[in-house]
Amino acid sequence: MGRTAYYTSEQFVDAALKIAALQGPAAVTIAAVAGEVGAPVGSVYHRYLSRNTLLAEVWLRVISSFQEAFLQTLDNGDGLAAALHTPRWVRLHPAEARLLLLYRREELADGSWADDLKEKARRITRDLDCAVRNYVVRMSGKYDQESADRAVFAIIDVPYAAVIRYIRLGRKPPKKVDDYIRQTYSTIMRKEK
Amino acid sequence: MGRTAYYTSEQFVDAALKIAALQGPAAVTIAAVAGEVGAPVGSVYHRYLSRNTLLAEVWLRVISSFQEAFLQTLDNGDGLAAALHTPRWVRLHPAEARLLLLYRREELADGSWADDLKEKARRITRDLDCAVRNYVVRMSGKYDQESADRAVFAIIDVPYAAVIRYIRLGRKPPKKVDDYIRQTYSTIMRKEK
DNA sequence: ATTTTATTAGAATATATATTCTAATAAAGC
DNA sequence: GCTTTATTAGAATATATATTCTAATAAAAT
Repeated sequence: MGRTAYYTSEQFVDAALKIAALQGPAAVTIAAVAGEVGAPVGSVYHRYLSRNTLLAEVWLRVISSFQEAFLQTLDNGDGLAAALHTPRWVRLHPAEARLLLLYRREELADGSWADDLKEKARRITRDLDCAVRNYVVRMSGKYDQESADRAVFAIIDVPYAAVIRYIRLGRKPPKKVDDYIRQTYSTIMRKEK
Repeated sequence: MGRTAYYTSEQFVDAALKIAALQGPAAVTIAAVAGEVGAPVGSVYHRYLSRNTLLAEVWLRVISSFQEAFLQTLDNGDGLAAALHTPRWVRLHPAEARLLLLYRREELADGSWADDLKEKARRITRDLDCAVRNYVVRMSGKYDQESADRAVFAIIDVPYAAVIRYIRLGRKPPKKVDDYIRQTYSTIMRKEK
């Protein structure tokens, strides 16, 4: 019952994502989002409690998109493949990659998150920690901080470093970044044994 | 002639740097800067044309501090020492490091820079490019893009990656990040020859 | 057909903060 | 001592944008 909707929540998230990726988080005003969709600002607030909530939703969607395939690969026990997931995902999703890797989460959506969003964010962090832990245990038979730190460096930090320069330039990372990541991975993870 | 000054330009830059490093760029309001110094807002504007100009000055000071020692080391021809400059500088200057590595330049001070500041920024970029170029030529006898990209990855991008995690946690990077950087450096730069 | 209500519609409001403006001060030079 | 002017002082203004509010709509349920 009630009037049928012209605009969906998803449209507003799409619009916010597009604006944020193209022009940065500061350009994501409610008026801009509404304008992009062709809706009145009231309709944005009808779907979302606040700008912050909308942007939190954007961030959660993007990081989930990244993390899903990443965790799957890592859970298969293939650390190198997981490391190479970053450049692959960045090439496949250039707009999302800009958003996720160029800006801090706090620049997109600040501290005041609703409880359900906070919980989703916590789960994302937890899932990542957990996957890394499992991977390390599977690798070396036991868990220690030193091995975990090496793995995080080789599988997360280095791929990020290899890719961020090209994101800043607005280009897709060339094939050679995969080589850098591979070489670094085998050097760093070799010390493991 | 004229009344003698109670407050110096430097005090305002110091205050802005402190607030930005501690609470992020958004917390650097003119009122906050003035309050930190104990001055009226008018005195801030007496020294600086705008908030943006003040923050540009902050950014230039911090990046110059980083880059001076970095370039000196690289000009000596020691790439590994240059790569290790990043963790060392971060340990010595935690507040400056937060500011420089945690936030994008555009988040601190947006596009509308005065000509003299723009020129200073351009010089910083140019000096870095130039030093990398010289280093590559000295290494391999000639210059090619591939060698330059490898050097940038090993000397700039990887040290950044190794250190940023600890900056986010508000901790000093432990000694082992130096090991990661060393190992990566020798792997990546070995392919050079 | 009437009622109900989710939704559209966009004008009005609230708020934060950069910037401007006017006046008062105080040191230096004469 | 008087004049000049760089500087302090902080109140007033401008602006951008998030948020709220009131009214109009339209589809579904009865």
